[in-house]
Amino acid sequence: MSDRTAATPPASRNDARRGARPTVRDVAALAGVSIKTVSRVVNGEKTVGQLLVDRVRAAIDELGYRPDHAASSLRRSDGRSHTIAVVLEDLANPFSAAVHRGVVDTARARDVLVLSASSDEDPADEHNAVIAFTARRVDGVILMPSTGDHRWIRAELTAGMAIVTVDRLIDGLDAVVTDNRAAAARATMHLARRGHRRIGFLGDLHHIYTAGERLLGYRDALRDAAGEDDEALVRQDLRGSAQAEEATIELLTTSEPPTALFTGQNLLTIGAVRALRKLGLHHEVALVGFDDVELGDLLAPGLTALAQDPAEIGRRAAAQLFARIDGADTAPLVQVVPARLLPRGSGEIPPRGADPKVKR
Amino acid sequence: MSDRTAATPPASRNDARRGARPTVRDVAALAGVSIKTVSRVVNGEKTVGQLLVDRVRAAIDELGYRPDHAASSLRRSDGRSHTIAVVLEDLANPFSAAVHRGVVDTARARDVLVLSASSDEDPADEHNAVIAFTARRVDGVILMPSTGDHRWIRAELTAGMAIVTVDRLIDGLDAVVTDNRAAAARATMHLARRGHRRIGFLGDLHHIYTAGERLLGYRDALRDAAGEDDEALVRQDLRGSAQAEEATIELLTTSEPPTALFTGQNLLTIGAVRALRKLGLHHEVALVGFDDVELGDLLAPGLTALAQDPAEIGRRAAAQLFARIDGADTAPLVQVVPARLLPRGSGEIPPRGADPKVKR
DNA sequence: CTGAAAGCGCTTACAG
DNA sequence: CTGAAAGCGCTTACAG
Repeated sequence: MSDRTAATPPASRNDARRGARPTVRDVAALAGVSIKTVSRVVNGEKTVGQLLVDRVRAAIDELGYRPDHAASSLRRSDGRSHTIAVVLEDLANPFSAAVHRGVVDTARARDVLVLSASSDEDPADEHNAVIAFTARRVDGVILMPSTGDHRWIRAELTAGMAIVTVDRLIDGLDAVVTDNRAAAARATMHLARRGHRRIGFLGDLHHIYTAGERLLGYRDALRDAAGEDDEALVRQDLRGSAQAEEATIELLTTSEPPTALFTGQNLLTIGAVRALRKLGLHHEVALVGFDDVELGDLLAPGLTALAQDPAEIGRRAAAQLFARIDGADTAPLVQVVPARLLPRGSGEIPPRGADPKVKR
Repeated sequence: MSDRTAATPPASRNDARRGARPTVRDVAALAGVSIKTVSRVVNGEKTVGQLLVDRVRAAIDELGYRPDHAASSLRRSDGRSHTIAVVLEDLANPFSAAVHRGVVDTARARDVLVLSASSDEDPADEHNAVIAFTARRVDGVILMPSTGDHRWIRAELTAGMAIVTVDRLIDGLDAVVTDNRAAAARATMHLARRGHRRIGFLGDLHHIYTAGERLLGYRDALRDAAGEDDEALVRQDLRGSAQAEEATIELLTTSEPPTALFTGQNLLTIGAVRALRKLGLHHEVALVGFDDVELGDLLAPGLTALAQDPAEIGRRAAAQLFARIDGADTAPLVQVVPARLLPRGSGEIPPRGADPKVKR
C-alpha cells in the first residue's frame, strides 16, 4: 500500500527488503574486517586490537546491528538457549501470577528469558505447552502439574530437559511446595483451641495433591484435638466460589451444623464468606481460609488466613532449575515453604453461645 | 558424579553426549532417506510416498526426534520466530496478570509463544527487556510503557518490530486503553448525582498517562455538575496503599473535608478504605474506586468500582499485534475498552446529614 | 592479533 | 516423488 521508502531502515547497506536486520556480514563489510572479528568484538573477547574494536563498534552503531541470539546458540557448544518456560494452572490467578513473577525475577538475574502458559488444569494443554517449549529448546521448565498421567515427562528428562514442579509433587522430580498438611493442621488446631469441636472442611477436587494434603492435615488436627471427625462435615470436589457458597449454605443448614469452617483454597474461602453473609452468620461461625486474599483484612470480621508465599516458591523453583541446568546431579529435592497463619478476626470467633459478641 | 548410563537416551544413535537430541540427520539415517525427505514429512508436505512417510515417522518415534524450531526459522524465508513478548509494569499485579493472560490465550490460538517481563515503572528495565527480546528476534512486543523517554522505540520499529501498547499511549503506536477520562467522569458524576459537591480525588504519579486522564475526567464531571473544583480536594503522586491511607486521613481531617472520594487506582482505593475504617467513616463518606478489587463486593459497604476489562485489553492488543505482524499497513489504531461502573454501596452513600442510615 | 573454512539443524532452490 | 548442494547468522577449530 505505502511505498517502500516509508519503512526502509535509513542506515541499511543490506538489500532493500523491508525490516531486514543487518548481520555480522554487513558489519564486517562496513568495518573492513572479517566476520570472525565482529564476532569477537560482540562477545567481548580481549584479543582484538583497539583500532579494529573501534571500527567494529562504529559499524554496529551505524547499522543498528543486533546479534541473533538463536543463530549464535545454534552453533555454540553449550547448546543453551538461555530461555526457560513456566506452565501454571492460570496465569491470571494471584497465586500463579506471584509464582510467575518470582520465576521471572530470578531468571532475569541470569539473563534468562521466560516463556509461559496456562494449563487450566487440562493435562492435554499442559503437555502441548511443554511440547511447544521443547521445540524452542528451552533449558528447563517449571511446572504446576495438573492432575493426570505424567509419564510423558520421562521422555523430556531423558532428552536432557530440566524440570522442577511447584505447588504439587511428581515422583522423582525436584519440587517447591507449601507445607500443606502441617499448615492445614495448624489452621484446624487454631479453631479447636477456641473450643470448636465441629469444624467443617471445604476442599477442591480431591485428587489434586494440595487438596488431599490439606484434608489430611485437617484430620490430623481433629485427632490431636479430639474434634469430631465426621464425614458429614466434609465437602470435597468443589470448583470455584459458587460451588463453595452452595456447599457452605447446605452444610450450615443441616441439623447439626459446624461451628467453624476451614476452607482449603482461596476461591472456596470467598464462596464461604459469601454464604456466611447471606445467612447472617459471619459473626457467629468461625472461618480460617487457606491462601490469603486481597482485602481479607478489611472484611468484617477480618479474614483469618494461611498465607502462602508464592513469590518465594517461584524464586526457589527457578534457583533449583538453574542448579539442574548447571549440572547438579543430586537426588530430587523437595523444598517446603511454610505458610503463615494470620489471625484477623474470623478465625477467633468462639463456638456459638460461648460469647455472642465478637470484638473487632 | 553418576555414570553416564544413568541419563543416556536409550534409542539415540547419535554420539553419547548426555541429553544430545537427535537431528534430521539421525532420523534420515535410520529411515534410509535424505534429510530433505525427513523435512518434508515433518512439515506435512504431501509429495512424499506413503512408504517413505511411514519409515520416517517410525524413525522419528523411535528416536524421540523433535524439530528445532530456532534452526528451522533461521533458514525459513518468512523469518518469523513465532514468539512475541509482553512487558508489563508488574506481572504479579492482578491487572497486569489479566492482561498477560489475555495475550497468552490469543497467541496460543496462533501457535505463538509469549515471553514476559516486568518493568516496575523503570524506563531502563523496560528498554533492557525489549533489547533482550529483540536479540531473540521476537515478532512483536506488547508494552505497558513506563513514564519516560521512548525515542528508542523508533529504532525498533525501523528494524521491523511490531509494537502495540496497552493501558497507556505512545504517539504513533497502536494502543488498547480503557476509556479513562470518560469513566472517571462517570464515576465522579455518579457521586455528584447523590448530592455530593465536595468530592476528593486521590491519584497516582501525575505524569502517568492514566493518572492524568482520570484527573481530567474528574474535573470534567465537576464542571458539568457544578461541583467544587477545589485544589485542596486533590491529592496526587501517591504511590501504593500506605500513602493513599495517609493522604485520605489528612484530607478528611481538614476543616472542610470532602463528603465523597474518587480514587484513581486499585492500591489507592485500598488505602482509602483502610483510612475510612480507621476514622470510622466508611458508612459516612462515599467512595468510588477505579479498578475493581477482589472481594470488593464483600466489604461493608460494598465497594462501588469502575471495573476495567484487562483480559479483553490483552486479547485486543495481541490481535492488533498479529495484524501488524501480518503486514497491516494502516494508520495507528487506538482502541478504547470501556470500564463498567459497579454500584455496590460505597458509592451510593449520600452526603453527610442527608440520610445517616445506609442500606446494605 | 586476525581470518578462511567448516559446521550448528534446518529449509530453499534446483536438478533429476 | 526424491535428493545433493547451498545457505540462514553465527561460533568453533584451525592456521597464520
